[in-house]
Amino acid sequence: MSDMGKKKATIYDLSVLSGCSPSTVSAVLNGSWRKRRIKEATAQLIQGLAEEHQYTANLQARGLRSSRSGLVGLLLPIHDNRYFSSMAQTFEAEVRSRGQCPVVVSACRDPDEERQIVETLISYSIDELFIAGATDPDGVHEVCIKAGLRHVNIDLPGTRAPSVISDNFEGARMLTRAIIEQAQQDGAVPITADEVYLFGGRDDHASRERIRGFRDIKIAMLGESPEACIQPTGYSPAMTARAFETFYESHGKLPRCFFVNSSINLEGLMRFLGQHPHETFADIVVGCYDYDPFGSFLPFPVYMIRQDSEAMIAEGFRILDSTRPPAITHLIQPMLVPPRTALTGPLDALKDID
Amino acid sequence: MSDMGKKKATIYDLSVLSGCSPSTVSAVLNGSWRKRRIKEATAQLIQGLAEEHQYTANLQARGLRSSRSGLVGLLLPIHDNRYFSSMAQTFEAEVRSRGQCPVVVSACRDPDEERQIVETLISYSIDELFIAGATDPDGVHEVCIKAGLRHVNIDLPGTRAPSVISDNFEGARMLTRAIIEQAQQDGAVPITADEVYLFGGRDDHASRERIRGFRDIKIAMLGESPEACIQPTGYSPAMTARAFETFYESHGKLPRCFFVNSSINLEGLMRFLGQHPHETFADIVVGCYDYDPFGSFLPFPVYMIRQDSEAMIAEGFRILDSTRPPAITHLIQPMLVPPRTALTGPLDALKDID
DNA sequence: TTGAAAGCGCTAACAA
DNA sequence: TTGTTAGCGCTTTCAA
Repeated sequence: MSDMGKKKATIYDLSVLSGCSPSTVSAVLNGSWRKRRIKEATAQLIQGLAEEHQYTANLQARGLRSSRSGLVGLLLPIHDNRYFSSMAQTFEAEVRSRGQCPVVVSACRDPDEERQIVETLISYSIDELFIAGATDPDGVHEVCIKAGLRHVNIDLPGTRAPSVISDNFEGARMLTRAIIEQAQQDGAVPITADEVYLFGGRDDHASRERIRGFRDIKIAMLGESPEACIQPTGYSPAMTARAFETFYESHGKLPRCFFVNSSINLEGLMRFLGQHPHETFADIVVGCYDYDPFGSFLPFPVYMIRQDSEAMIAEGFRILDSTRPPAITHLIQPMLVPPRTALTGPLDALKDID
Repeated sequence: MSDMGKKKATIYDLSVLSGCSPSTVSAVLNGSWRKRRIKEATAQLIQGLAEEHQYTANLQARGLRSSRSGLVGLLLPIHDNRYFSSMAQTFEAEVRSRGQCPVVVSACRDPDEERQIVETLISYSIDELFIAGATDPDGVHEVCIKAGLRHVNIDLPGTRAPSVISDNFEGARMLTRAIIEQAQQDGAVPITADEVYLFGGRDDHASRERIRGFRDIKIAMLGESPEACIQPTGYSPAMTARAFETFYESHGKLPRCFFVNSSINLEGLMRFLGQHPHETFADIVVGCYDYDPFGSFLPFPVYMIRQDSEAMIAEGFRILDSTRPPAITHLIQPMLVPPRTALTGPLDALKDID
């Protein structure tokens, strides 16, 4: 029943079987036969044989010859995070719908790794690259340019290639306003500027913009913001947990109200929480820049920002489809998600009978 | 400064530059030169030139010639889930450490899609395939066999290829025991068999085993379990939410204690929660088969099962490295995670300065 | 409307 | 210790 032993059929096999030349077979099987003006009958003959012999193209051979591959890359900081994994999900669907094959890789925010991984992808002749949240977008850009690879930055902008990012400033403003208002309405005592903090992020474009938005609203609502209220802990949960711990040790409590720079940093808060009794944070108000379906239901109010990764990916493709796109930055509006909100995700589009 | 225009150097370019033959250059540059007994000096000469001219191998050409590719596939149901995305993270690190290139794809639990995606990967001559949580592992197996592709099932077993899965029965027993004990100690009134439910999953091996474990412990602790207590809603959050809604409508509350078959189903619970006031579930106890760092901190006790995907991936490689591995199933022990526990993940291994 | 032929860049016998 | 040679399977002029 199975053709286990036999090697895969090639266009030469079909050429012999059909009595046509390899080039005709090739044209029929790669879809270019209409424009090569091959007779319908010939095409059908060959397609029939291909079916019968379970022909599938050798994509490495095709790619070698045409110096393309049908592969489209997405470079992420990490897989293990709802923001990036939902981006991967969206990306994959879009690439598939274009008849190409997605390759999603992560570089753990290491600039060397980023470049090296992209060079590997280039060795496979990938056709296009989405660079999402790269620590060093311009370094990656260099590598791409050298290889003539079309690419676009997502999430973190570069200066040399087109970029699509969230409107981090506006998102941070929405988020900051929401948490301060919530804290104001919750508390018995009015909240003051030294009770509103920001944790997480580092010296990248997104963090800077978010900090700017945070400051902007905080000053407008509560007056001058003490420098100590901004704690850029990087993106690691461990460091973030330590920052909360330090704060807690010196103040005996957490800030009444704080902005967490990403869901990765929010995981740092979880690590802190795990070490302390429930009552320790009975009345905190948290804002998190990123959306996570479970993060929205923690035992205290968590406002979240959901970034529109569908729109970012779509815009990325639009840019790559255009000829000679300028190296400008496109802003995509994110959305404020109130506490206890379960949004639907990219998977909800599926036919899901059970 | 940049070589923008120039095309990439090939072994022929280096052959001319070095005065050696292409095959010598090839051997030096692909690492097989020691066993081809090429002079150290020759090797160094060529390596120097390669460096200087920024040579990188064309992996499609290499793959075409050697009918391999250096690509290793991981087929997932979805990306957008902490269990699978952390598996992807682990997989990627392991593949990289072996000098190969990971390709992680998702097939949305659609058996046709699963087969078709694998055929595409085969067209790229991938070297090995990890099939994780496939709806139809044996269908995928057929495709692999036909192409002579080494493969292993992860998470959901097949009958024809080696498989590595969680001990779902034992995991379910731990989880069921934990939530019943918790409910017993919380409640004023002793809990009875008709107050302990299971939601989610469908007719796959993992679900069956989990249901078996659930029943086993439930019967041992509380006596005979009414059939209505098992609600296999499939894996979609939407369907799961509907099941909770239906239950709630007819009982005016949620079960005091329930087992949720996966974190995807737990998302269904979030959707339900979002529609109802906090008080509705002041005293429920939940068990979720899967670990999610935020799921562990919801406003009611959530016991979770963390599956050891690192061990599963490692075992998968061990199997693929062995010759003619038998089609047996390897069980990996999962771990019970009490409420409010933040575990470290695959990323914590990184050097994370900021 | 189709075929012949030249390679894409690399590897691996086999010779030397 | 190194070179020669024949492809891997496909695309793509150019000619018929």
